Amino acid sequence: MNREPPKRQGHVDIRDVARAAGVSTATVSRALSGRGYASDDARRKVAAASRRLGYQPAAPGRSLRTTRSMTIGLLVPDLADPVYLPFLRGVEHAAQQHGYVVVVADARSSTTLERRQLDRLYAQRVDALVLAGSPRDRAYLRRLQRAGLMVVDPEGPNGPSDIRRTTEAHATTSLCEHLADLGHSRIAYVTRGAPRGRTAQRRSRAVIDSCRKVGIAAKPVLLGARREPDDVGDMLAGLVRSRKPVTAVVCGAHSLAPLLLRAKSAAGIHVPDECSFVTYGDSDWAAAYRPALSVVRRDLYARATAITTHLIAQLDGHDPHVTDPDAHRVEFVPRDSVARARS
Amino acid sequence: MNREPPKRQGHVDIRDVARAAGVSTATVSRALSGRGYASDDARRKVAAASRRLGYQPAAPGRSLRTTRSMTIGLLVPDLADPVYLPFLRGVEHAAQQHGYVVVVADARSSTTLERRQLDRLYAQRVDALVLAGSPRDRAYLRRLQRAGLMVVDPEGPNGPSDIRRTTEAHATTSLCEHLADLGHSRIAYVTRGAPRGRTAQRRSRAVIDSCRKVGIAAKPVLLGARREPDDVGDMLAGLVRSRKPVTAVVCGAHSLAPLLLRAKSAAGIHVPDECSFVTYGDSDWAAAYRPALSVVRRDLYARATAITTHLIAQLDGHDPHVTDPDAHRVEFVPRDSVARARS
DNA sequence: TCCCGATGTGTAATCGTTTACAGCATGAAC
DNA sequence: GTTCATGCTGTAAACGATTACACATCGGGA
Repeated sequence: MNREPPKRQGHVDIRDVARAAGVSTATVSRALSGRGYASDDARRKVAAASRRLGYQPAAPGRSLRTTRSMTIGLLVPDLADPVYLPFLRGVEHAAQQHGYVVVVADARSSTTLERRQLDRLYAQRVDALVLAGSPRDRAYLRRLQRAGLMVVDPEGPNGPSDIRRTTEAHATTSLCEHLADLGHSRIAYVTRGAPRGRTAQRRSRAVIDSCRKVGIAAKPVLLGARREPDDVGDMLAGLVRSRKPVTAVVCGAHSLAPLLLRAKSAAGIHVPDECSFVTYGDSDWAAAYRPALSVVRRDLYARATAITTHLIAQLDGHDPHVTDPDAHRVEFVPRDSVARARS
Repeated sequence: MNREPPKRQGHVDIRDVARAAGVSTATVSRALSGRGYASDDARRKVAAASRRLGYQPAAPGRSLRTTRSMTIGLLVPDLADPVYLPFLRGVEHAAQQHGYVVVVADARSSTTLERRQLDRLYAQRVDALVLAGSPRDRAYLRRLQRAGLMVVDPEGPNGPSDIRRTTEAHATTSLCEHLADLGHSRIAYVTRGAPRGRTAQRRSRAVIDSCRKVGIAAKPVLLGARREPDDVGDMLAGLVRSRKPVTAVVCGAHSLAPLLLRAKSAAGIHVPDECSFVTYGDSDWAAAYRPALSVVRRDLYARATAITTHLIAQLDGHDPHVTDPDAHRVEFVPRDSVARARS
């Protein structure tokens, strides 16, 4: 008779509320959700009982019935990189505002792990999956999409914001013009490795193009395995003190900037006198550094909230309210780390 | 007859697999989970069908039956503060390793929001809730605990790591001794406001105590509404250039450091010549800053993984494996931002 | 031969919700 | 006095999984 699954500890369920309020579970559900008929009297009694017992409808049961988990998955390429934090925050806030909850999954820069994480999110039946960056295995993702997973890829070709491409390109142009104006004609564009994600590729291309346009020779530099300031410093020194010296380095990722700055100081390269410096990505530290760093700033937080709000509107079947164009602002912020090139 | 709930799009369920494999759903479940009997033949057929159809057991259904959601909630006091990122990452990694998934909830420094978020996590029936920092409304939390929510409070009195208190106190002592050795006798301990969370209170007390012990006068400074570098700079200048000058400032929170540094430079206070600087919390930027910042570093990532692994062992009913003591390491890292005090 | 344990399988109950449906008042319109 | 719409309620059927139980089947001792 007793085919008991382990009885959940002290969780009050809808039946408890129904009993306490002297109505049926159906009425409780209707009264609390506001859908369907319910007399004022019933509403009052249910509200009272529910509050008194501290009832919260259990998500698993609800999800099972409604096929909506009120859950948004967020796949982050690598949580170790703080760039993703504002994005995560944006998604969380938008979700929060509409009663959704966020499940984060870190792929840790591993394709295998990414797949595992995708499987998990799929198994969770998240209502939608938001990509914080480019996925490593597009094919796998597409399979899950076909299996019913709703995916939002902000970087994708028909993603929520194709504006972005143009705005970041624009900012990059400003940056390059700025450099050209100050007499720079040879610069290094430093990245960790060959650009993988869409953003990185886009950015890399934009730098190359813009530089060509204003007559600057842009030398792409891949750091590869080099992780030590001294090591990187030697390499940078080679560039800066060669016959045809590089007079500015552009850093392709915010998280890379500290390493580059340490490298320069290890090599005794003075910023900005001997070599200017610009980086993609802004932060309090970039502004606090002396000299204050010139940066290309984008508002990832705003971007994330915009995307997520839009997404949720779709999920909830509202009209998908036009996205705020301001959310995609990308701008070049000149500060003190780039100076006139030494001739 | 057709009392249809909205049919889920293209999701393959256990029945589909059972049909494809020519067995019953019970067998599928047994074969996949490995619990209970299943012939090798059945296992093979089920595995094949399952793989071919891309079957992933739906979490809501499973949770409903097993009363385990394989989900860990993480309540973050304020996602805007990057301190919490390593912690989040640690929790996520440990969870990931054991098949759990993490739901993050940001309280955004608001008590109201914190309560709402707690309700949501409770409604999600997370298997456990980990607190990334001190909760604002302990009473509310306790109510949910009584209602069946399992809460892990790393800062709590009988939290997983009381060691921590002593280790951080130890590091703080080193810091103060370091300052005393270099001849400092008056310092400022700067925080955003009156310390709220346990960590902040503990730290504040530790600084005061350690200073007294080595004969340093520690002046607590609350920034309050001051947010502008100039404003803060004036205040700092007042302290540093008074009759009885403060010769070092200790920054109580990593995220506060950039502001303080900008303030100093705005006020023309040279670090470390005119005034030394130390901060709690380490980062690439702190090391890249010139002068490189002396810091008190703690490994929040290791801490989080340790706590979470321990937690999951409990959840899964394993022996809760003793936690790695190294996980709670807190150490003072002297670098270049503190120099001998000007007499 | 008969019984018994071990192994494998299917049927059906169950988890906590939501909701289609039927039933029952009540009151208005004929 | 029928009819009918309207409002409200309860009963019971899902949702997708796990699992207790009953029922095989099989091999080996007695």
